[in-house]
Amino acid sequence: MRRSPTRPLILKRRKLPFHQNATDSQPGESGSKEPSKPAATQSFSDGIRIMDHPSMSDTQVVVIPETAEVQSVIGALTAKDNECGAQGPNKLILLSGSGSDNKWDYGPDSQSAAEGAATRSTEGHKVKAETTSSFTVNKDVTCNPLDDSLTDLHWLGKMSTCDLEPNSTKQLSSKENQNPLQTFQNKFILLSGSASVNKWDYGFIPETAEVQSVIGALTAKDNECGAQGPNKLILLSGSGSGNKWDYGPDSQSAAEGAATRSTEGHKVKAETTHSFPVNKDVTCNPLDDSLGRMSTCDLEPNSTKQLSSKENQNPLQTFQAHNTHTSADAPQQPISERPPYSYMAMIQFAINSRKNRRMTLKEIYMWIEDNFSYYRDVAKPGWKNSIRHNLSLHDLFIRETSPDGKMSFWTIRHEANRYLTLDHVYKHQKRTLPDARKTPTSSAPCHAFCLSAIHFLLPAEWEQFTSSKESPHSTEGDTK
Amino acid sequence: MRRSPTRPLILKRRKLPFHQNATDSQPGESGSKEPSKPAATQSFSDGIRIMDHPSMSDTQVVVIPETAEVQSVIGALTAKDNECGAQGPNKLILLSGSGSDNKWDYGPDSQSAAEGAATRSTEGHKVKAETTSSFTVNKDVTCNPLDDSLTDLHWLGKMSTCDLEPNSTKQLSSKENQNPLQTFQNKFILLSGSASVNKWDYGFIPETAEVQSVIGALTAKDNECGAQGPNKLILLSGSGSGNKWDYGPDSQSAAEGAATRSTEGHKVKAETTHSFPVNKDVTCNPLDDSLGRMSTCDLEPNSTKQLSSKENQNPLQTFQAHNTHTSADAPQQPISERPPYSYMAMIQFAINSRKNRRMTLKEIYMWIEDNFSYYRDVAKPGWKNSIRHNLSLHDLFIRETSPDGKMSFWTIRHEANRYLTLDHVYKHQKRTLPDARKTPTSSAPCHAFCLSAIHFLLPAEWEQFTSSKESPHSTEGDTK
DNA sequence: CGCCTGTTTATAAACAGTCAG
DNA sequence: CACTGACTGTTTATAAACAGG
Ligand SMILES: [Mg+2]
Ligand SMILES: [Mg+2]
Repeated sequence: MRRSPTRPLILKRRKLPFHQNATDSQPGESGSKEPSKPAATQSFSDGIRIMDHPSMSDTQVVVIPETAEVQSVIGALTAKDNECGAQGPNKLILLSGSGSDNKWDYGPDSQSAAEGAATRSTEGHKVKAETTSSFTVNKDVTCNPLDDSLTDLHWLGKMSTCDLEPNSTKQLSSKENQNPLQTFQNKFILLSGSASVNKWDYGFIPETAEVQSVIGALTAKDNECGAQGPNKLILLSGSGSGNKWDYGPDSQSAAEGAATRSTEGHKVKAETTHSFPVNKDVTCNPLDDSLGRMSTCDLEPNSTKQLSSKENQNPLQTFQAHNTHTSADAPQQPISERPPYSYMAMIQFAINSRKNRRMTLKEIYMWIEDNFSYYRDVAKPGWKNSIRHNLSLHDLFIRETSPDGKMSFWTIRHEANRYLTLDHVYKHQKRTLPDARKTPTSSAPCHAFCLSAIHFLLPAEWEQFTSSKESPHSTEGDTK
Repeated sequence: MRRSPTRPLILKRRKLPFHQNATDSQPGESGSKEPSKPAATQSFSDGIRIMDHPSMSDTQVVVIPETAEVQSVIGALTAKDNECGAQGPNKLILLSGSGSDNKWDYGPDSQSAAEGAATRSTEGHKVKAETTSSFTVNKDVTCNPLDDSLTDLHWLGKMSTCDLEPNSTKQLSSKENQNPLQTFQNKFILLSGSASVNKWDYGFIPETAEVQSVIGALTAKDNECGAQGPNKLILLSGSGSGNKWDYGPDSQSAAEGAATRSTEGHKVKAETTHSFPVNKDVTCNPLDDSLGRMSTCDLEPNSTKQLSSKENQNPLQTFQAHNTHTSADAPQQPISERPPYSYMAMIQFAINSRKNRRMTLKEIYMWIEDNFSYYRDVAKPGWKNSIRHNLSLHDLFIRETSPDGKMSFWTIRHEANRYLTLDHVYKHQKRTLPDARKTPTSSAPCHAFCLSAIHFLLPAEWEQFTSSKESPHSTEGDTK
């Protein structure tokens, strides 16, 4: 609550302020139109294809190969928008993957209840709710180069130091501590689309989003991003008309019958995710010198109560109450600062580091302590309580019992597993950091990777996206 | 955390200390046996029937009518146990309801992966995991009669005052505050069965439970309970091999394919719940005079921070820090003490009080404030945050949007709704409280009602169980 | 009895979107 | 019309109660 860098940086949500300029520049009745082409498939540049939905009327599917550039997507959507013009509503589903070999069929089962919604709007054709294409970009921060410590995980600590509120004893009144993050978060710029398009980073295009808005968002993002090294734009689909994400394509097949009273309440699988190159460009104020600052403002030196339940004492850590004049005196600690990952993400890192994708609780503890010294050295023992809480709470994590019934392992629901490991993150991080500065020239495509997307990439996409080579972190599946 | 009567009393879990005496008294190879009777249906007293499971081999279903007495259940199970004797494993599913008209079919879909488990045990026949029959009894506390204030909800406050830790400034080190509850909780005695039978109040008989244990638990409970007024024993089924409850029979139909590696991970619906009369008897130390004590130990009078986010101030309430010598000086407040219901339960009360079973957030707030003055007068504004949190968190609650898209309502997932209203609770409470004292003579059946069971009763059973008359609390479904 | 594992509830907070003033 | 703040909704973090082994 009042302690620690509450939420991992990477999961902070925010909006980009670019909405208007792009969204309004293409009012939708300007360019060339070849109005009637009701054939099965239209092809666009970069292999983008638009075809009729196999079962839903008034709906088409935009298949976007992984190699497509943002401009091509913009082009295809623009053309489609022009074609449809003002002929009333039409729905588009953005599909990702390598096109035809993406076998996650969004068949006629899970969205049969969502039709009636598009009738009420006449101001354009809609992007179907199921394809909440949030596009997330990992900006290459132009902080003074993080020198040599890139080969291990120290950058994690350094990167996540921006929300430690160097100003002294917390008066964070739930409003004051948002701006200070702004600049640092460029490290993980989260493009959410135009004002009406999206919700936030994970990606969510509501049912009412217009194609123009999507086009505008993509255009703005493309312009905004320069040519600074590789970047990758990830279009994510997620929860449909609801605003919640569900991890994995199931758990809704039994919900049809209840849809009579409303079109709400059915969740849509993350079947339409997409990632493709885009330009980028950031100028984050350099990380200056206050990096060594620890996140120790939560140790409440000597309170009146000292509850004893064993998971409530801090490990070492007695250097907490000398603040009120800190903020730059940087007592370079062994950098073990809180990593920017949620517990859920870390548990996935841990479990997926094993070949057999299962781990005991104790092993999860150990993996996390081994890979993030923060939890070994700094964190209060309550973090283990939180790990257990997360394991229980999220249906993503399933407990299995060994055949002899003696041991129990934690696994990840197979349909929901994106096989994320720390190496993926790390690899992309290394790939992103080393090179150039700025010069927003908007030309060469670049690739970014947004950690916020980790829960929502499909296995196939993960393979494509992370097919570089083997992961050195992947330890052996030794069952203790 | 360190504040408030943390968990509602009613949800406290504890075990009864009666295991051995009953469980050991029937070692399972004593009585008369008519070993072979493989016919389709066996009938026992009180209409209890035992029949073969339609699809699962080596499995039988015990159908228990609502009117059955515990003794009859014990008799049937004992006979069954004797019949099967030492012939190795056999599985019993306890089914509740009025027998045939309980249409919640536990068909061959959801438990197909649970067979292999019973093979490893040879020490008797098993009670199938799906029928976690927890039996819960609401003891009629023999506190000095609660005089005249029974006609409204004041008893709620009075009953729930036992965990307010009258001893001064909290040194509850996660161990100290369990015993003081013991006596008060007799108000909601939660019989969980023998040591090996159960898990806790909600009811959970693990797959490894033996029939003898169930018999023992029932026998002990029957003996323990005297003839004190109406009581009702509720057999609940719940989560199968997992230990989690899921609200409503669905959301697992897609989990079959993953069962190859283990038999875990599938949840079993609460299809087999049962309630039937049982004897009872309690002698709770009278509620004496310290009832007026408020639960205000959490107000932290004047801390260093006063975070401003609007939901963080207390309403009135300045009478908190005069403790350290309280515990009996009872400054009779307007009794608005924290009701013993979880947020989830209260939200269900609220929503189900409407005919159309839907409410806006604001209406939920209002309903709760109207029915529990604690939340209007005492609770910190953060309770509204908690309400929202619960609405979002639990899949039980579904948000719907009105046809015009202007308003959004919260509803309860139909398959999961047990249609609980505060009247049900209240009615049963009134029925339980008024009459006699003790005299544990163990004769006449009585009826108890366990509030812990509220999430796990099926609609049909709720109707039977609560079919007395209309509920005065059921306000009109005026959509604001 | 104390530790470890697991489930559930409570509470605070961050932050997004919407809407009314 | 832009800004602001209240309200609504989703998600994460943390502490705790309590059960069983
Ligand atoms: Mg889980
Ligand atoms: Mg919900």
